[in-house]
Amino acid sequence: MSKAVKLIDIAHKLNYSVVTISKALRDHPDISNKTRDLIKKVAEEMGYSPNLVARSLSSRKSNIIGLVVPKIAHHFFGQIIQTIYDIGFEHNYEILLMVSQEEQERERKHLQTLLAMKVDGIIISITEKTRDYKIFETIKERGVPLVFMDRIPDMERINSVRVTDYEGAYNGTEHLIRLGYKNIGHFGGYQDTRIGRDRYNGFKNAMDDAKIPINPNWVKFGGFSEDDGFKTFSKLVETGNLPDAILAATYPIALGVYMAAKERKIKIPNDIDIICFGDANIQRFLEPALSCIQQPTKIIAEKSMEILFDLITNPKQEKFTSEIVPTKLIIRETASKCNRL
Amino acid sequence: MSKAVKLIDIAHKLNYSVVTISKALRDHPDISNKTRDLIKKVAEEMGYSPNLVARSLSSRKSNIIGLVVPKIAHHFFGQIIQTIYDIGFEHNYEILLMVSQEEQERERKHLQTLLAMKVDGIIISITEKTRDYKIFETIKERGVPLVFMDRIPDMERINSVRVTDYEGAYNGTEHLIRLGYKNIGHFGGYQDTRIGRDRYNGFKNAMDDAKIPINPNWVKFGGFSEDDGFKTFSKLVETGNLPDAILAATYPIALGVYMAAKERKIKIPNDIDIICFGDANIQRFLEPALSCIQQPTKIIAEKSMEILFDLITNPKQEKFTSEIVPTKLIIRETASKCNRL
DNA sequence: TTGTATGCGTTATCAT
DNA sequence: ATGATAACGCATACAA
Repeated sequence: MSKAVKLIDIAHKLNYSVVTISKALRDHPDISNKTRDLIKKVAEEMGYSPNLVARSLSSRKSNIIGLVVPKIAHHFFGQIIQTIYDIGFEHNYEILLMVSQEEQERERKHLQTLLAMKVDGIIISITEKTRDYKIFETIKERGVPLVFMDRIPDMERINSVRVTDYEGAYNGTEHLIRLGYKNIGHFGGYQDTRIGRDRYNGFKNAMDDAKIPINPNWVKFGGFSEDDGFKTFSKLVETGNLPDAILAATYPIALGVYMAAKERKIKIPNDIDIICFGDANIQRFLEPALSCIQQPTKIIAEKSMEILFDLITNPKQEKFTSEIVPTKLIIRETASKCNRL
Repeated sequence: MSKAVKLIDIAHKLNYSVVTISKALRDHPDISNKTRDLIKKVAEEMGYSPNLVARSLSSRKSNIIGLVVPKIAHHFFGQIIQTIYDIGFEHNYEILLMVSQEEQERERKHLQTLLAMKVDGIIISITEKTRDYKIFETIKERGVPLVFMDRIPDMERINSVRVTDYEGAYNGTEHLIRLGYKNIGHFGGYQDTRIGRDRYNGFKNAMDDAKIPINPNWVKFGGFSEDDGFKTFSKLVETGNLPDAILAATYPIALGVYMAAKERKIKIPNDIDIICFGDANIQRFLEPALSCIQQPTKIIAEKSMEILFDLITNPKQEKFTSEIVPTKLIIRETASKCNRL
């Protein structure tokens, strides 16, 4: 069991002070090239690696970015996490990932921990149930850079990156209408969340603009999970009155509908058609291949990191950035022709 | 921009020493109940939360577990990560996730960083290309608890959790043979990795035991990704000589085969049949539903954490634990009947 | 160019 | 039961 090499060990060996060693290893201009090279060489030989905990405490900089997401084993967040990790790695930042599991209290604890760990910045996609924004105010007061991603709270003066939720839903609905559908339902998010409202409003306005009445029995608000989609659709089946097509607010919801439909021998897209937000790549191998309103995960992640790095680099600025990334309609086997014509 | 409350702030307010505050907040028996309650109350009111960086440095305990995986946007690892996060959360441990992207050098850097961050323990699933085990020896020497998971190096005296790779491959192959297949191929991992060898040997011995000769043109060793599966299958198609069924070493490989097959209008399972390691849940919605040798992700994650916690709690023990978790054959639409009968 | 003194916020040790 | 002092390993400001 060998101990870790410290600055002082190198200092003793070379008869330099700890400070000189510290500076040399960090390429501080104070130190001459010759001394620096010697010190680096010896440090390498001795297997030195800095104690990042001590460095954090002393420098008040952790080189850690906190990332809070509601779920991880979902394609959308998986992709985003992957990209953020890669960008972090390129910039010598560690990513501290926290998974809130769609629970507000857990999210709050995670944020508290990130503050206590003195991370340099935070990127968060809030849970579908987050209503209390006090913790976000605390973070702002502490001066910790904060960027909201995709799931944005109803707050002023924040940094955020999201997609064109309204337009995406509008376009998706309009597409269904153009195919010839009139009996269209929407499985959406809670209406006291921004994303839930934006997507519903896109749906609603597309219907209104086409002068098609909305049947409230076919509009359901709730969670974003597979389970939610499964239950919502199952209940709808039991009413005996199904729409001809559904606009689902997330890919997991659509998957839940697939599951429930398979169980009840309801054929997609013949008995009921569907399109959803989010592209999982694998969707083209589903039976039938699931069409979607694609959200560009890579761009979302990149923009978020870009904004965050800017905030970290220039801390005192009083500006707030709000990026909105366009969505794209991807048509596969569902929502490709009207099953009622 | 408000500053964080420190121990000394509470100390000043209550006319106690910093030490007393510190002890009280950690329920140290030195402090009387009355004092403790008072201090806790005031700390709460003042919004105190400990600086975990300082605590780590002082106590030489970080309450952080490092987790290194080759990929994240894959179902198998996604599930495992999720479970490990949940268990960590329950035990008041943070999980520091690192993604090696199947690159040995990146993996080494990540491990170095985890050491530098003074994590309390490490769980790792090594890359498909990891051949140099020096860094693992370093970790052992440092006395940092280390558990290998699923992807295990060829080393003695390590803690590990893996599945019955050999038996799983044997059973899967045997199943194909029982269906009536004779022309069976294997898309496997590199043969200088343990998991690659174990799965190939399972395949080989099943074939040998059934006295079916192996056609070496149908046995391909390489990476575990979708891309690998896609390329391997595409090349095989070009030889004009396909097997009747394939045992794929991973789910992504099988997915790659699906993609290549779709592109070339080759029908699964009629033209070629397939079964793979790993169950992605969504596999039953693929066309055709993909059968598999299921690896119980939750159990793997749980056992790994269990072993790690034991190592953290009892540091000095010189024993090594090696858990082997059974796999299970899940038959869906592929590998359900012989396409050559 | 190099070194000294001090501090980061907490915990451990040992007195009182 | 409570507190003074040192230590954790490093970085910053300032001195030489």
